[in-house]
Amino acid sequence: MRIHPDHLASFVALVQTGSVSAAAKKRFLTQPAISNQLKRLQEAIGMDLYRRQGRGVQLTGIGEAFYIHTLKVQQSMHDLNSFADELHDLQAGRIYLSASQTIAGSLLPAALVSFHQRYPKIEVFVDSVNSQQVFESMEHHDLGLVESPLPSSVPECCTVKHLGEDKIVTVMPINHPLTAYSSIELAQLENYPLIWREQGSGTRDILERAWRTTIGKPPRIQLCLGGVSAVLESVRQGLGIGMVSQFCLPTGESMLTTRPLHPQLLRPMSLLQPSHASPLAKKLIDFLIPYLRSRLKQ
Amino acid sequence: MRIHPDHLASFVALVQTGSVSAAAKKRFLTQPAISNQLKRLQEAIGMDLYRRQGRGVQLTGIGEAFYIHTLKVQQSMHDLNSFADELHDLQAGRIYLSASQTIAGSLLPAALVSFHQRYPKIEVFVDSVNSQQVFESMEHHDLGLVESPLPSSVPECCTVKHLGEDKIVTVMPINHPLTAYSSIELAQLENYPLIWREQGSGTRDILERAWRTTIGKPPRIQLCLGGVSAVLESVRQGLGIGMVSQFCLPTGESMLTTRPLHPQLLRPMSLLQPSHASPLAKKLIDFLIPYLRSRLKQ
DNA sequence: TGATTTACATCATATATGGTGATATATTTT
DNA sequence: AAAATATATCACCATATATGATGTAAATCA
Repeated sequence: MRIHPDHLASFVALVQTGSVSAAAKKRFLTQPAISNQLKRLQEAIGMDLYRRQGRGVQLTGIGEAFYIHTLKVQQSMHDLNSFADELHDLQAGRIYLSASQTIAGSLLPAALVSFHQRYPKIEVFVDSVNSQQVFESMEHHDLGLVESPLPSSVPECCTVKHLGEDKIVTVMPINHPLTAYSSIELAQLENYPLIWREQGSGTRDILERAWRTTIGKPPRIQLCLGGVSAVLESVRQGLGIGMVSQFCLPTGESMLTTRPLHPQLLRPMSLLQPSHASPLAKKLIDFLIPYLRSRLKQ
Repeated sequence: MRIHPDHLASFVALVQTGSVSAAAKKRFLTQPAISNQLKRLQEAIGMDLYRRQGRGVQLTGIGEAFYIHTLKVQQSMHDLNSFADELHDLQAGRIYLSASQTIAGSLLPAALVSFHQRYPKIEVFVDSVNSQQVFESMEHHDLGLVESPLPSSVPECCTVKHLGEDKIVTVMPINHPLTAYSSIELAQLENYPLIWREQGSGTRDILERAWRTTIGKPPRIQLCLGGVSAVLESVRQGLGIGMVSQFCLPTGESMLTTRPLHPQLLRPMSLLQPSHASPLAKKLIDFLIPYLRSRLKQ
């Protein structure tokens, strides 16, 4: 026979009050109910846990030993209920978020640090993937952030919130000759070594297209690196000019500076909310939308 | 609404199998039963823990977070069941034993060490009290050991097992003049300073009575100490001759020696088994009886 | 693309666990 | 000795829950 958790609660009440009737009051049950539960419990473990002793009840040695172990179960059940309350109050839980690399690496960290300070028991797991994968992941994830034109196949179960426009800028060392200009035209870049992102990057995609339109031929790609940080590091080492989202420059960066392109290269930044988003995810969404919009307005 | 522990077990099965039907098989229930339990569980915490995902089921972020806490409850319940099994197999538990000081301090420790080595999860709590209190404690304790004539008022619910006779001997420093004798008569002691136990000690009681019978008058008590070890230490320091149970000399004692009294002063040593003794207590009793009897035969 | 299979949700019904009130029994108090 | 207090037991009843049947959604296969 297996031990029934309810019986344990009655046993704990018995020990803490020292009598069956008092335990019954404590549990809002009648005395026979508690007597019955305790009988079943003792049958289950095949040992007497207490005996009548004058006005109340007295634990046996086995009862005492059993009680110690019982408390641990009660403790963990209590912890679980507390956690359930926190879940219910949206103070704890776990959120899976997927974001395109640029966002995950630039705007998002500061936002999540701020969110985490306010709600320390809410875990946010970020998957940094490319734009296409963000859409695909919406079935499993609670929230997505993309920075590119919406594809034709937006999953029907997602609502899309527009956050603002992201600008692509050039990055160069602070002593670069082109820093003399307040904005850069693509044609000017032809004369300098450039550092490109890898094939499949949304940033590169939009740049290549603009290049063909403006210059009339595809760019000659001599140096191509995977990821934003690799591009920035190469620029620092003087290997060329990079082109990244305006938010990609680390705060406190002293060796690099940015110049906007002319004409501007903009991309819409969007937040994807799947229909199955939990209340907790909505809480993060409600936090992120104003946060990101205010950053994008600058 | 409170979380029902059975629902937790089903949730664990769900997570571990990845599908409701499989969880049902694992728990030996039908699929609708599990579905219903999980529904109730989710109502209780007010959150979705999973959603249908093709062939099976997929945890939400909240479900994952909840699962981690759930495991702790499962673990403690499992531990409790293991402990219950040990109780049932008489491999764990707690026994309260009360013994007169002489026994508790001499014969018993070695016996309990041996018992503990064989059954390390059984706790034995020893109360060292005087003989009268041993009888009184039988209502609460699982087992008693006394070393004195049984009082007229043996509690009716106790069965008494005779273990043997304990002998009272004189204790003196190894260079004491009386060591020349192989046995000592009470009359001989009149000429030496004696060290007596405190009022109420069974040992002192029997000695006083014998003294009155033999010598014809009560002894002059000049030095009176509480407890056996205090008596022995005083004898070591040359303050006089002590009278204690034959088992009271520590093993490896080098400064003291004993001489039997003539005629012998014997006391019956008995084991008291209350009618409410648990199977565990009976196990200890079955261990102690041969152990103590063999010691007393020497 | 439609048919079939597989799995989960829902519903009505049956059952059994367990709570209640009454009563018997044991122990303490007056 | 009687009254009071507390636990155990019993018969009855209510509720929770498991079941089997059915509905629905999704995936595999033709």
